[in-house]
Amino acid sequence: MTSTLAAPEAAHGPAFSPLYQQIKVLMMQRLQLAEWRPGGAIPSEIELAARFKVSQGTMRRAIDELAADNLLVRRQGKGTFVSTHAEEHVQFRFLRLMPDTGEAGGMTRRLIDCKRQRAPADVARALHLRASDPVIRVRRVLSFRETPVVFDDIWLPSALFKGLTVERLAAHRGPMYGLFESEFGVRMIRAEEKIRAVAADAAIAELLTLRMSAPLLSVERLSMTFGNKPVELRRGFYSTASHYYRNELS
Amino acid sequence: MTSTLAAPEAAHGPAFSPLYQQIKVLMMQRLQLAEWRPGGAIPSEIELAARFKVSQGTMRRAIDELAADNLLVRRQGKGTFVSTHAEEHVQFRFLRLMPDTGEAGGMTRRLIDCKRQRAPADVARALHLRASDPVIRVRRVLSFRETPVVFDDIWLPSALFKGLTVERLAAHRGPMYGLFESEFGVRMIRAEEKIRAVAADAAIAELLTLRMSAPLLSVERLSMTFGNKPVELRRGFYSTASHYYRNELS
DNA sequence: GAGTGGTCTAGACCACTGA
DNA sequence: CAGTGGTCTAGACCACTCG
Repeated sequence: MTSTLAAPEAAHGPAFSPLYQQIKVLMMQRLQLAEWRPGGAIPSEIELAARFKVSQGTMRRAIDELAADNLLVRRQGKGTFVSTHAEEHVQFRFLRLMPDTGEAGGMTRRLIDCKRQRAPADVARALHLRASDPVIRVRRVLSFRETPVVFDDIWLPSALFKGLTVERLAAHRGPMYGLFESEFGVRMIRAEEKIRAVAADAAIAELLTLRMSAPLLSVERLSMTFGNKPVELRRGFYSTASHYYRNELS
Repeated sequence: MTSTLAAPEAAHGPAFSPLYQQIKVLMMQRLQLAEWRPGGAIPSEIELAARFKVSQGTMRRAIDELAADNLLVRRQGKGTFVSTHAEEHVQFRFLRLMPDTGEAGGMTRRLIDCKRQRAPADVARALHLRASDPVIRVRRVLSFRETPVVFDDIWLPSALFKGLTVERLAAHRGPMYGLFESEFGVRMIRAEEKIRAVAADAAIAELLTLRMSAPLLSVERLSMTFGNKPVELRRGFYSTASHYYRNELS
């Protein structure tokens, strides 16, 4: 097999692209088109290698990278599966808040509202929308053992989340990203967060039962789907009296 | 080559360990013993493969993982090198603070003091020392374009940093971790951070020219060297008026 | 036992660097 | 040009899961 499945050299520069990366792109397209459903198994390495007419080693490498990007999950002896946000434990991939003592789980949600409105300029910019395009705004509070800890102010492009209502949100069990995935076909692949310290305003102080101007962690998260397309802007305010945001550097 | 360079099955369980992982452990030992110096090249894949009596593919895999862990750096056509903190750009691997506008670089340091004292209980616990073991405490301020942004309160085990003085710190150019590496042979491999929002106390407010109780990001970093041994506790206080802590989720 | 992913090998060839 | 890391192949065998 020569290294020209696709011809990457366009206009300037040779821009050599290894076979396994070309395969990776093709696989990613199939994932985006939902040729295999989230949580389901993809064909075996051998079969995919035959399908793409490459060696098993090359196919393996493409799959390895997709697994490293959290798009696929390998399970020895069982197969390779499409990642899903439906599983409980996965939600802490994006929520990095840990209690000072005890385990991470066990957050309860309280929905405040879910409204349609026009995107403010800053939200539109972040989501690559035109100013005043329609968006859905969801607000909620997360509590840990009866104590409110997180206030989330979430902005979603209406075009992608038609039919999202407060009832549907309230009825859903499990992570919100699971709902987005199963009901709207929107899958969060990665996200960027900007973290600051701010003082609580009156509204947030009340929701989190804190005093006015208490220090809060402000976590602005922009979540992206395939092709690095931004599909959610989430402004979180975390009370860090008995929780902390955990990060690992290496 | 059979898969028994070392016998991993001790007491309980088979605990199969692939060859490339055994090689990785051996390489890590050599790195820790500074058989190759930081910034310097290690032998080529071919030579190392011969030395360890494995195939080039297996050797390659071991090196790949060490590179993924940031212990080695591969440079095509040139060789593989031991990672170093001496280079300017590397310092932003651990300092994740970004200005709202403009580039990341260009922080200036002001040393406040560097004192020997006995470890308080919490510091001793974090650094795996006995209470009241001797430690060195360094305090400093980082500024960005004349504006103070970060106050660092750094605790180091005296046993590892004998001879660290305010003069030596002041004389050194480049990242502090570069000094630790070249002068004391202490190399930071990874770190864990706990991030909170706090209110500035009087002392910190003055150092960062903020008003009392201004919200600050509290970043408690525990840095580890080989074998996950903690060797630095750093309490940072970041003013996030025109900077933010950047994080990437995937 | 059949089927999956995981490891290891040996060898060919390509891309990049620097003398 | 020689030497390095990077890609690709074909094939053997091992470890894990499940019926």
